[in-house]
Amino acid sequence: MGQDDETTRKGPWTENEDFQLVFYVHMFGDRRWDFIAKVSGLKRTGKSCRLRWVNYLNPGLKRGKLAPHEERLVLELHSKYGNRWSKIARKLPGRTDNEIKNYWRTHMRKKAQEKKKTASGSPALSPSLSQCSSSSSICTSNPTATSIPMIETKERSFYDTGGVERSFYDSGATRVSDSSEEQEGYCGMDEIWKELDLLEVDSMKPFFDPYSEIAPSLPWDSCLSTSWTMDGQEEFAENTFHLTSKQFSSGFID
DNA sequence: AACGACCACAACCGCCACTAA
DNA sequence: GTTAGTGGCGGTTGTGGTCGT
Repeated sequence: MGQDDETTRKGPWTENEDFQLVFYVHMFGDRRWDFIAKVSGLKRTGKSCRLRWVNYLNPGLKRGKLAPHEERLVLELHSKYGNRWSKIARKLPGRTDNEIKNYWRTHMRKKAQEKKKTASGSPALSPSLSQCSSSSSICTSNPTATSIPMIETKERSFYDTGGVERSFYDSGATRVSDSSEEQEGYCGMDEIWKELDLLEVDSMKPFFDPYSEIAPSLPWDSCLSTSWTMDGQEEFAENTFHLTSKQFSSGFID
């Protein structure tokens, strides 16, 4: 599939690349990854672009540790669905399958170690208890067990106050979160959003609200599709937007 | 202060499913 | 019905940060 030649970049994304990707996703929506990869001038595969967006750049993402209620939900859903991470992730607004996968892996490993310890050591309430209470949920010995002890915690995560929800997957209802909360953990992206604001991209603003739902059906998507054929799109993008990406690298970013 | 162990996160790879030609 | 292109998913690995010794 073409793009895997030696010019294809791999490894960590640079700020510049992030910036470009965000811009092009806003332009074309978050579906046509191969197209975006091509026209953006990013030396990345479409897959890579998608992954970067889905797991990191998407403004609807929460960052930071899973809240206790999220942990419980993960356990519950995993017992239901198994390793269907994307399915589980859809039930956890703002969380990605990758994140949940990582979480599960880490905690299951931890649990396996604890199990070993308790199996060889005293069966009494031991170190594992403190671990359990701290996470308030990771207490089953069998990850897939259906009887997951649900420890009710009144504790509410600071995430659980109405962060951006990925309603795309769930209800379809768009929600704009309290921006102060939204800032939490968004240091890097914040800069990008700010810079986007500063750009003349303002003309696009009516179409794009970075804190609204990710736009599988961005208005300009339909606008553009009325006047563009796919071929025309490519041509137009090559001519028009590639220039913009060059401006990014040369003009807006040192 | 140096070192190793552990953890969290980011990213890649390979496979599969879907879709348009 | 077949096939190539593309996106999505799950598994795995690499890396940087933190913590304990």
